[in-house]
Amino acid sequence: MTTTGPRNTRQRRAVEEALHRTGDFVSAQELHLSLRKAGEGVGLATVYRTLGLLAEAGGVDMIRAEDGEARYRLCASEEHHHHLVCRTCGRTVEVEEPDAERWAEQMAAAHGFTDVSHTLEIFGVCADCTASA
Amino acid sequence: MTTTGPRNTRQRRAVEEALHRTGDFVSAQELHLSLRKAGEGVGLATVYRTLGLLAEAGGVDMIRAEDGEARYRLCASEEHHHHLVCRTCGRTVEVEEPDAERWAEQMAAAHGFTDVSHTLEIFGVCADCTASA
DNA sequence: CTCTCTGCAAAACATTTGCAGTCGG
DNA sequence: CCGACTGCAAATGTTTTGCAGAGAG
Repeated sequence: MTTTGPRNTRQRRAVEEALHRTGDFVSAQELHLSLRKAGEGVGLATVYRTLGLLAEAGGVDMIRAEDGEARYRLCASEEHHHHLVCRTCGRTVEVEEPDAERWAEQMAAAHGFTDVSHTLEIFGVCADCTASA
Repeated sequence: MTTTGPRNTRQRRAVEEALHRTGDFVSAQELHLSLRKAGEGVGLATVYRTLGLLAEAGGVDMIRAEDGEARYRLCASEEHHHHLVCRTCGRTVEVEEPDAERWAEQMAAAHGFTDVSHTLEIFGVCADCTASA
């Protein structure tokens, strides 16, 4: 078995580089726009498809903003972590909570659930935005 | 001040009753369909508007499924609680985690965030669905 | 070569909004 | 009565898909 893997296309590289450059969460739409502005034209559909593949492969983290829009970011670490998201400017701070992991698993197991995943996000208004409100 | 409050219309009552009857999380679409099937015709827009008002007033809980669809449920208790959601059949189990509350607040405060809220959901496949897979 | 990936435009969804008519208080 | 509430249809915004052509391996 030759572990086919994804093809190394210009578009895929462009998306990964853009994610790397940003370093923070971006929506597919924002990513598409920034690529377009950078001259690296990539179709919107391709951006979605690529992000979907990356997410499935565990290469990126995906969270949902409060309005349901999906936002993606390159996984910095292997460990599952959570986020503190500013409702106003979108800035995110990475936070850890090892207990949550264990808790989620135990809770799921106790109810007979399998194939478990979880989501933990904190939304608020950051210091800067609070000041300029 | 006469605290105007919302009007007691047939539609509003229908939505609240449907939520009460269900007892579990439903999407606006599902709710609209079930009302339609029950003969209690209520416009889809009205369902959305009513759910929005109820959510704002704190009468219902709102969570986002993994695909970003919003789901609503009558608040059973005053306390903030979390959910274990079956990815296959949508069934939810209510779970508690008092520590998460405190942790989220501390974490937010440590980074200067204000007006904090948080989300904690666990997704998995319930015992029944695992069995019939 | 072959088979996956891409682009574009259309489709599919969830949700919101404009407006004219209805009806609760 | 009057203004908030409703229904419908049209508008929005995001994400998905069909299909023909391009390019990686």
